[in-house]
Amino acid sequence: MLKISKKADYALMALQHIATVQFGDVTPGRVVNTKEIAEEYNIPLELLAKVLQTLAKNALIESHNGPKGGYVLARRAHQITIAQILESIEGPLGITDCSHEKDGELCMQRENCHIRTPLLKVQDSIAQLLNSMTLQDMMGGTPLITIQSPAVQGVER
Amino acid sequence: MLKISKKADYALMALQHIATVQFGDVTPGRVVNTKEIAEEYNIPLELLAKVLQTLAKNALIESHNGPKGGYVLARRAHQITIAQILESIEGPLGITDCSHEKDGELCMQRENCHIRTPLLKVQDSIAQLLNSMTLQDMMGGTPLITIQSPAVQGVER
DNA sequence: TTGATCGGAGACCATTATAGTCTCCGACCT
DNA sequence: AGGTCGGAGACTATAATGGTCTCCGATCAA
Repeated sequence: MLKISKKADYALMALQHIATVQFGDVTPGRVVNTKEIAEEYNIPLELLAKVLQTLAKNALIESHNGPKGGYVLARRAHQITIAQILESIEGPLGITDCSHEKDGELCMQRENCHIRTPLLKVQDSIAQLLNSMTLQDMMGGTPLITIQSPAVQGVER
Repeated sequence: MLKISKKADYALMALQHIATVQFGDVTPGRVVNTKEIAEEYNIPLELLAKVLQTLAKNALIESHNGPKGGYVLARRAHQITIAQILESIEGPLGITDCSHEKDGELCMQRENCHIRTPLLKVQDSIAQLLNSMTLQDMMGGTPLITIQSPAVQGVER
């Protein structure tokens, strides 16, 4: 449950790779092409290509055409959040169908629904979590973050 | 992205309803049948039936056959977490495919994968969030919980 | 200036998950 | 005994996912 798609997975790997190459010590500033990433991580080339294209459309990376072309981060690693990456690929975060309901379109359950508000709280919490983590936190190859257990407040138990 | 299924949605609504009936002030202890819930929330009867059956199999509710039969919570509302409900319907929480990878089966990306560990951290955080909320928190019809933004520690920024 | 190398874009397809339906059975209360 | 309940399985339609194929345009370098 709550699984993210392969495409999103690939996006994270690719961006992590680009970030590491670009801001690492070995070949800083180097442009990375699709093939390199696909081979490094065993990702189907053409699928990865589409993923990178949408990331470019969403202004997370910049593309350079022609030989010696490829991709470069559009911003610095700490300015790209995990939420931005995932939403680029999978669309806006939405725990429930009614998360982004416009005023006109009510779901069939809405009139009586008692779970919408608490679920939106959960969603907010997840959004904050994903927004608090950046590409930077995924660089270095080693696990970097430790996240506190979200506290529950204001509930009478 | 990260949407939960309709079935899981229905499960939450149904359990919220049963809990409210059972521990509310109007008709405490009353058994609730599938039809009542389906009509109240505009849920397809037979789909809801299957949802409730799996919830019963997972020992979240108890079923009573025959006329005047129906379902009752198997435990008190504060002892049933949102995580338990969702996992009953959608299976174990797993942000990535490799979340529950057994020792034998490595994913194609594993040898070089730098995102697994941080993603597992995210997953843990979500798990804690969903485990910290119970059915009790969804009773009463009004939004009850407020969740702190998860802090990120141990990261050099 | 031409060709190899890159990304951009679209159609296309197979597989799986989802949401929902239908049918039959067995338990149970009155 | 009959109507009301849950239990269980097969079944279906639709959509999302993961992946492939093809063609195009930009660009650099020989």
